[in-house]
Amino acid sequence: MTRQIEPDSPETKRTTSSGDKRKKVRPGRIRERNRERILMAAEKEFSQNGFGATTVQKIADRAGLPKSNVLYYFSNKKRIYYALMDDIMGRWNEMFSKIQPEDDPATTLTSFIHAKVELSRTHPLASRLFALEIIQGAPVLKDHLSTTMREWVQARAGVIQQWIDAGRMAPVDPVQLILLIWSSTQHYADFQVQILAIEDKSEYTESDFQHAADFLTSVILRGCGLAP
Amino acid sequence: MTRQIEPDSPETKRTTSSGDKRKKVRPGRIRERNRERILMAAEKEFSQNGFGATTVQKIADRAGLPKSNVLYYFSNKKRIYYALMDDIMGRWNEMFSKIQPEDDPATTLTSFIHAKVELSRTHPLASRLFALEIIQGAPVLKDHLSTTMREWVQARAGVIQQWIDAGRMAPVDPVQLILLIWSSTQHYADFQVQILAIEDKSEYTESDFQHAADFLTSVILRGCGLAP
DNA sequence: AAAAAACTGGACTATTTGGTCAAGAAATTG
DNA sequence: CAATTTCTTGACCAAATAGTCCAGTTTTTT
Repeated sequence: MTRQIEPDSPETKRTTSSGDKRKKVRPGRIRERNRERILMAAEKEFSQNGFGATTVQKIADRAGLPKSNVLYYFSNKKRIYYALMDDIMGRWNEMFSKIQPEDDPATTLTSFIHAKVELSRTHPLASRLFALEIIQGAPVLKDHLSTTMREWVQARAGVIQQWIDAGRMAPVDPVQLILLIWSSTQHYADFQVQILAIEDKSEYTESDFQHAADFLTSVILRGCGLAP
Repeated sequence: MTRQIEPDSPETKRTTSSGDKRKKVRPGRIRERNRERILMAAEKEFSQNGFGATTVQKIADRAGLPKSNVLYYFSNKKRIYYALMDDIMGRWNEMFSKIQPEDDPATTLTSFIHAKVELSRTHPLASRLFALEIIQGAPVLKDHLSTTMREWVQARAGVIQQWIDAGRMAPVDPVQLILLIWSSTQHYADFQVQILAIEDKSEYTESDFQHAADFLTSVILRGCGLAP
């Protein structure tokens, strides 16, 4: 995984799997366990309050560690945030890997929609954190958006355009289509509270997501001339 | 306009048009001018940083007033926030007023989509502020969501269902359809940075919105069996 | 024009915040 | 087991913050 984020520089080494031979540090397995705890706590706090309103103390409390200890692993609040953003973008990049002109449009779009809904289901906090970052002007991710993510979208849009040119689907703006799928799926994580309130439920079930994915698939596919 | 929000109580009277005869206060036109300034500044700050990370000082600076003066008009930070939420929900409620079973589905959905995109264009800050509030669990608006907005959605969903029953459009889940329109249009305001980055632009033009609205209309209408 | 009310804004405060430091406890290594 | 390195934690601090207070100024009312 490349270090895409991280405007600051040192520290924040992932002690994970990789070859990663640095001079002295072959340190405790404790390191990893604690970093993980901290990141999980931070994801919760940041996604609930945003960067500015989250206090290191609260992260520490949630992680069950003293504040100084948190700041031992991540030298400051921003570093925690960067590490999270890095994780999120990494996970996102791994997904929906390839898409080929030869592929079947209907099948590909269907699995894209389902994968994205699934991501909203399994990682709602990350999704909300991402949304907060973007809404607030993407101070950290701006670069990433206009490089990596832009290319990601353009590549897929190119394939969709080929499908259209080959008459395999209706002529819709490919970039807009990707945005539509992105937004409508993302919504299920970000606006969970609103949806639950409107549908008068207190919790999503797995079948709610299934239902949502099926609905989106049917409307969008039909909308693209890829009939029922 | 009803005071729907405002968990706190006194103060925060709108000195606007209404009959509103209170004993002594028939105060300066200054009051209104300053309140307006403060609210505009607050909308900007809150939508950029969220409630917790916004400081009264920054609101004051942006409004060109000393902090104490801001706190003279709104006795504390929450009150400013409540007032904004109230405005937003009011504006939202006024829109898309009526929808009748006799109406034409295609026409109605089209104008709904266009109106919502237009709202994203003309009030992006309010839209983002709303999104922030929802993502963070709607601490202030939760009540409103499960009452007013819920009824709003249910009423429209009912009409859509009647259209479906009458065979005037494809059988899609009406609530999901409303959510789809909501999310895909809202997106243009909330994720502006992302969209601009991906499309490699630095600013939206009015025709971008037009294009977006047309795209959404065509895909969603077709998706509902309301062919071009 | 005098009285009353609305408004302005500087000074102040109690609390909270991110971050440092240093001293010691645990673990790892030679 | 001694030396070295990693880890833990309470004490501390400077800066920032929401909100108060109040003395004075301007505007409105009578």
